Amino acid sequence: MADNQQQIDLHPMRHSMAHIMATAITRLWPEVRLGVGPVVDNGFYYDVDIKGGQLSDADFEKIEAEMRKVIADNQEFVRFTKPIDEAIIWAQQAGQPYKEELLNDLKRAGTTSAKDLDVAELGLAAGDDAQVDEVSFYQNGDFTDLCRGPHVAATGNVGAFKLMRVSGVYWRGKEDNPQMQRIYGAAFATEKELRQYLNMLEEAKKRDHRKLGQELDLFVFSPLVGPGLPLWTPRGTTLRKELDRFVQELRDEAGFQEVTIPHITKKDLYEKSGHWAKFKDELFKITTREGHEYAMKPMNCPHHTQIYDSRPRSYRELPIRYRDTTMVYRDEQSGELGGLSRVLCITQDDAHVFCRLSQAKSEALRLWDIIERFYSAVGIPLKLRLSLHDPSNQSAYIGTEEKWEEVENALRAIAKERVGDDFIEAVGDAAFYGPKLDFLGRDALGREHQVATVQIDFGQPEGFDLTCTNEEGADERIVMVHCAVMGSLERFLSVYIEHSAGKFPVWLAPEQVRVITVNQEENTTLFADDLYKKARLLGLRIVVDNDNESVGKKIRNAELMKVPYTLVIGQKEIESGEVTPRIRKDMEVSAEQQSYTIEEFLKTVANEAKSRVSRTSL
RNA sequence: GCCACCUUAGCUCAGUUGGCUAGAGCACCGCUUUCGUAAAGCGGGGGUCUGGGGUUCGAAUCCCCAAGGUGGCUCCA
Repeated sequence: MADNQQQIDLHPMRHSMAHIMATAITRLWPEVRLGVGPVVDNGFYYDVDIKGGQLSDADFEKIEAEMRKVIADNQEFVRFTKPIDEAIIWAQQAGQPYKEELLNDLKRAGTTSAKDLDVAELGLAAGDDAQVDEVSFYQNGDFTDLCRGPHVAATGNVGAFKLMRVSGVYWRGKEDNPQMQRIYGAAFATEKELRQYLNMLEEAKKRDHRKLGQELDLFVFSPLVGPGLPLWTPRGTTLRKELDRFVQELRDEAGFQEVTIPHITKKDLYEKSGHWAKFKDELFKITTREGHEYAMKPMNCPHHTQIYDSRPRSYRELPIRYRDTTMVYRDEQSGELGGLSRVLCITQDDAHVFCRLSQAKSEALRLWDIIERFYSAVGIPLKLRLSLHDPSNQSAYIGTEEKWEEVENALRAIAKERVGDDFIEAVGDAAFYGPKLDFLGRDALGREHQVATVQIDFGQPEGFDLTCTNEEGADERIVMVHCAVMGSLERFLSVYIEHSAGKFPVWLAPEQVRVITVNQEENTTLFADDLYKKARLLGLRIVVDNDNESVGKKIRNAELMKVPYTLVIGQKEIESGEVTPRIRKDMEVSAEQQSYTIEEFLKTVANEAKSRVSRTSL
C-alpha cells in the first residue's frame, strides 16, 4: 500500500490528539471523568463524563481553542510505568473511576474481557495478556493518562484537526452502565488532507440518497405509513425492476427457478428453524382471530425449505436452485432506521440452492460468478470478507464446533482458490446458522458497504431434516447455499444512488429519453407523439415535455432529472427527420457528435439499454 | 430502545431580546408569450408555524409530553 508510511505516522498522531483533547477538556471541566480515547477511521474520539453537564456542538469552539493552546505549548509526551497497584491508587486519587475499573480488570483478569473495548488503548505492556504487573502512562504538561502509546514526541507534533460531533454512549457499551459523551475529532497529517476529508463529506451530503431520492422522485416516506417503510414511485420502481431483472437473468442462466411464497407463516416454522429462539423480538407477530400465532417472514429460507421438502428428492435432481425476490419484515429498533439503509421491509433478491455437500463448492463458485458479473456491470469493485463464528461465544450459534470448523475451512478453501490471500477474515460476523462469504463494495467516494453474500448452511437442513436419497438408496443430509446479490434492494440502492450520484446508465435510467418541443403548434405535437409511440414500441422509457415553457427551461429540467438523452424537436427536425441528441454530461461520447434519423437514434438507445453498457464515468 | 440536536407552504429556507392580518425563491394554477440547447413576463391559490398540554395580557419564539427526522451508541438472520 502506497499510504502505508502515512498510516504509521497518522496513528500515534491521532492518538495524541485524543490526549490533547482530554487535556483541554480537563482544563475546562476539572471534575471530568475520562473513559477511553482511541483512534478511529479519519480521526479519534474520547469518552468523557462531565458531572452535572452536557456538552453540545456549541462547546466545540471552546475545546478546540483550548486544544490549540496545548498544541502551542508543545508539551513533551513522557512515558513512564507504574506497578498495577500503584496505578489503581493513582486512579482513585485522580478521581477517575472508569480508569480504576479498567485497571482492576487488568489486574484481575489480565485483560479487559469486554470485547468491545480496545485493549490496545490501555496501558498493557505489549505481548502479555495473561499477567499484568505494570502499566504504562503518558504525561504531557500536567495531564497524565493511562495509555499504551505510542505517541508523537510532543503536543506540537500534530497535524490538522477538527472536532466533528458529540454523541451519547454507554460506558463499555452496556446499557446499564452510566451514560458518557463521545466526542469525535477528525485529524490528518496536513491541513490539505483535512480539507479533502471535509470536502468528501460535503460531496457525500450532495449525493445523499435521501436527498436524491426526493429530487429524482424515486421513493417517499409517509408519516401515516410509518418510519422505515419506503414507498416507491414509478421511477424508483423502474430502477428496482431493472436491477432485479438483471440479477434474475444471470441466475436463470445458472439454472435457477423462480418460486413464490406467502409473506406470513405460523410461528412453528421459525421454532423449527431456530429463528424464533434467536430473533423472536425482531419479528412482526400476528395473532389470528382464532388465536393462532403467525409472523411476518423475516427471511425466506424456511419457506423455501418446505418447497424442497414437499416430496422425496433424488440425488439426481440436485442441485435444486430457487430464486425469489421478495420482501421480508423485521421489527428493528426505531433509532436504527435511516433512509433506505435500514428499513422495516427489506426486499431481498434471495436464492437458495439445495445440494449435496460435495456440490456446495461448485455452487458457491457459480454464485460468486453471478455476483462478480453484476458488480462489474454497476461499476462497484468488490472485496471479500470471510465471516466466521466466534468460538468464545458458541452458544450464539446452532451446530457443533467441529461442524463449524469444517464448513469454515471449506469456505476458506474456496476463497483461497479463487482470490489467493486477497480477502479478510472477520471472527464473529457469521450468521447464527453458518459462516459467510461477504462481499464489500467500494463506492465512488471510497466508502465500503457490505453488499452481496454467499453462505453455506448446514444448520437449517439439520433443523428441517432435509435429505435426498443417494446412490445407495439411503437418506443423505443435504446442505443449503444462500446467496443474495444485491442483498437488500433498499440498502443496495442507498449505496448505488450515492455511488452513481443519481446519474444512472441508460439501462437503469427511469427516463431514458426526453423529448422537448420548441413550440406547441400542431405539427410539432404530432411529430413528438409519433416519436413517443416509436420509442415505446422499442421498449424505451420516454417522456415528452410539451409544456408551454422556454426551451432553455425545459432543458434545465431534463438536466436536473439526469435524463441520459434529450431531443429538442422543432421545425428543423420535422423537416429533416433527423435529430441531434443532447447527451448527459457525465456520459462518454464518441468523438464526433452526430445526427441520427429518428429510427437510428431510437435503435441505438435501445441497444445501449439492452447491452447494459455503462457510458457513465462515475 | 438510549443520548444529543432538529421540525415554519409540496421543496429549500427567512422570521430581532415573546408584540400587528407569518415572509421569500422554486414548484403548482391562470393569463400573456410560441420561443432553438441549464431558469420568459404578469397575476393567483396554498400555512392550526409537526401534534398535544402549559407559562404569559400576548407564543412560530419560553417550559413539559408525544410523533417524525438527523448524527452517534447498541443491534443487524
